[in-house]
Amino acid sequence: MVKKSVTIKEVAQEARVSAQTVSRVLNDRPDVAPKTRRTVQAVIERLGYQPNAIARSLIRRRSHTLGVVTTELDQYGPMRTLSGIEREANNLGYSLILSLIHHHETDQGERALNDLLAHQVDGILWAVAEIGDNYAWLLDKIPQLPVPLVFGGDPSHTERMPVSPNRIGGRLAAEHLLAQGYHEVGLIGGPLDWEAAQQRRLGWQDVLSRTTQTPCFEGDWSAASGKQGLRQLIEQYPNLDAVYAANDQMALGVLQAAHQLGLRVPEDLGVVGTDNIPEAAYFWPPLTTIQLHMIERSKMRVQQLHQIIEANEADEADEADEADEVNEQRANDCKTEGIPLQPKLIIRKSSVRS
Amino acid sequence: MVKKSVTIKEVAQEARVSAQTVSRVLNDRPDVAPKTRRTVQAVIERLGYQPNAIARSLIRRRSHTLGVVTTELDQYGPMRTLSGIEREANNLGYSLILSLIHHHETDQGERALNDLLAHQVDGILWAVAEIGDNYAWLLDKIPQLPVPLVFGGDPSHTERMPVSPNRIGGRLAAEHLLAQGYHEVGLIGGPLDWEAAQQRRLGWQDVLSRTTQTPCFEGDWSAASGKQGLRQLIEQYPNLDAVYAANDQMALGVLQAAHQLGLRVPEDLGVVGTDNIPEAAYFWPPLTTIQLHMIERSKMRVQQLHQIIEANEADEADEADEADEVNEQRANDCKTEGIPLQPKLIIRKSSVRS
DNA sequence: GTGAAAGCGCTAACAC
DNA sequence: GTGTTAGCGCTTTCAC
Repeated sequence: MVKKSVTIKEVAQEARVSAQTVSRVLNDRPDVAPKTRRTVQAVIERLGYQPNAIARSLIRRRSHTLGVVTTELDQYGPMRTLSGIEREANNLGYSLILSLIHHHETDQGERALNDLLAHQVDGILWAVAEIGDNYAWLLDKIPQLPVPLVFGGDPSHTERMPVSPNRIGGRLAAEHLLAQGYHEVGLIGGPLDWEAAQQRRLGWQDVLSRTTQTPCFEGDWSAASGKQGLRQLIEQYPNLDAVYAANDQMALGVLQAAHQLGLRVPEDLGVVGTDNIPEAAYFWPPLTTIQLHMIERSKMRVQQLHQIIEANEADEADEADEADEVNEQRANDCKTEGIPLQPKLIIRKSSVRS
Repeated sequence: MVKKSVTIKEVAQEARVSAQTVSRVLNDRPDVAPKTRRTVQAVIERLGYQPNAIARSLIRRRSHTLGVVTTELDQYGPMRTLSGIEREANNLGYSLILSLIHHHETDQGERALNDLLAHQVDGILWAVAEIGDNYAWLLDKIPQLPVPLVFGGDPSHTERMPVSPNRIGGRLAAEHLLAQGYHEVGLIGGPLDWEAAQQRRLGWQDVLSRTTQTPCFEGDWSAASGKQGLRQLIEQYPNLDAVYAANDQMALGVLQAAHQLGLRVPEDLGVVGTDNIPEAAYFWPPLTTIQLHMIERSKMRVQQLHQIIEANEADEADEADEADEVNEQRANDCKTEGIPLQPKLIIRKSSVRS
C-alpha cells in the first residue's frame, strides 16, 4: 500500500534518456532507435511503470472515457443496457464513468451531467428512461454541451424512427393474442408518464381499439402491480381472456394472480410479457414475450457516440467547422442500420392454446 | 457541440483577478474579500464555469474516484452489488469507474486493474466472484498496489468472518426444510469452483450429512440448470422430497421441472432458493429463500475503503508511516459491524406444507 | 487579501 | 534519433 507510483521522469533517469524519449516509446513512435527502445522498455517493465492517464488526458484533451447516466440498476432493463454499453465501450477502448440517478429529480440529472463534464468525458450516454418531461431541460442543454451526448436508454422517439420499437412490440403482442383466438385482451401497462410504457400501450391500442373494449391497468413495472392489475381487470371485465403486460415482471405477477384465481393459462387466459428476461422461459407456464434487443441497441448507441467523437476530433484537426452537419450525418448512418433490431415475438406456452 | 470549456484563466480575466483568487473562491477559502468573492462567483455563474476535475486530481493526488471491477451484469448478484456500491460511493462523494471482466481470465483482471490504476483511482472495489484460484494472483499483488483494494463481491472467506454467510445460509435452508418435515433434501448447487457455491454447499452438508443421504447436482446458476438438476436428482433419488437451490434462478427451474413432472410444491417437494430476488415472491408457488443482504454488504465495503483512503491521507500528512497497521485496524473495525447482516430465511409457500 | 512563480505527469513543437 | 522548452488547468508555496 501507499507505494508511490512511478513517473515518466524516474523511468527516464533510470534509462539515461530524456522523458521525451520514454514518451515516444510509450506511444509507439517510429523515431526511436531500436536499441534505445529496448532499454527503455526494459526499465518500464522492471519498475512496473504505468503512464498516468490523468496527466495524459490533460494534455491530449481526450480522456478516452465515456460518461453513463442511468437509473437504479434494480430492473432488468437498465441493467442490460448498461451491460451492452460497457461491452461496446470496452471494445472501442473507452473507460466508463458511471453516474446513477436515484430519484428521478431534475437536479440529480444536472448533478450527474456536471460531474461527468468535470471529469472531462469524451462523450455521454444518457440511459435514463424518458419520464414525463424529464428530457426537456436536457434537450435544451445539449447544444451548449462541450461533448456529444447520445440517448442510450430504451428505444423511444428519440431514435427518430418512424415508429417506436416499443409501439411495434405492443402491436405484435396484441396481434398474436388475437390470432390465437383470444377476444378480450387487457393491458397491464407501465406508468403512463414513461415514454416506453406509453408507446407499448399505443401499439396495443393500434390493434385492439377497433375490435374490442380496451381494458387497461396502469402498473409500476413490479410483479406486485401485475398481480394487482389482473385481479382488478378480471373484476371489471369478467370476459377478459388475455393480457399483454408491458414487462415480464408484471407478467409474472399476472401468472401468480391467475393461479390464485383458478384461471388456467393459457386455456382461460393468454399472457404475453415484454423484455424476454432470462427467467421468462422458466415461468409457469413459460412466458410468451417481446424481445426488444436492448443490449444490441445500446451497443449501437456507443458506436454512434464513438463516431461522433472521432468526427469532431478529425474536424478540429482540419480546422473545418461543419462538425454539426457531419455529426448529423454519422448519426443517421447509424440509425439506418437499425433493421435487424426489429422487436421480435417469442412464442411460448402462456399464449398458445394447444 | 464542440463548444470549448471555460478555464479558470478566462474566469480570472473576466473578473479582473488572478487565477489564484478564483481558485480560492472555488475551494471556499476564507481569505477572500467578500466583495471579490461575489464578483468572482457571478462570473463563474455567467460563464457556466466548471472546474476541470482532471487537472485538479493531477495536482491534488486525489481523484475522488473509485474503481469497480466486476463480472457481467446479467446476474442479479453482481448487479445488486454494483447498485449498492454506487449508492454509497455517491454518498461519500466519489465517482465510479467501471471495469467489467468478461471471460474470467486472469489477464482480463490484470487489464482491468491497470486501467483503473492508470486513471488514478483512489481505491478499488474488487467485486468479481471468487472462482477457482482467480484471487491468487491478486492477493500477491495487493501489497504492491499504490492504492487500497477491498473485496466487494459476494461474502466469502475474504471477509475473514468465522463462518461465511453463504455457509450459514446453506445451514438455514437445510434446517428449515428438515423442520418442515422433509426427509431427503437435495442440493442444486452453483459451479463448485465458485467459492460462494462451495460455501452454500458446505452449509447444507453441515446439517444433512449425518441424517440423510446427500443428493447433489452441480448447476451453473441458470434456471435451465435448475430444471435439469431436479430431473436428474429425482431419477437418482426417487425419495427426494426437498431441494435447496444455491440461487433463485435455479430454484425457478426446479419449480418448472416439478410442475412438468407432476410434483406438487410444497406437498410433494419443498423448495428453498437463495438471494431473494424481487421476483421470488411471485413465483408459483412463492419461493422460500435466503436473503444475503448483498446491497448492504457492498455499501459497507465502500465505507471501509473510504476509511482506509482517508486514513492513508491523514497519515501522509502526519509524515507518519504506520499506514498499513492503521489500515488493518480500520478494516477490522468495519468487519465487526457485520452483525446485522446475518443471512435471513424468508419463508414462503414453496417450503411450507400447510 | 491578493498575485507571481513553480510544478503535478505528461506530450507537442521545435531544435540539434 | 534525441533533448530542450513550453504548457495542458489547476493549486500550492511564498511574497507583497
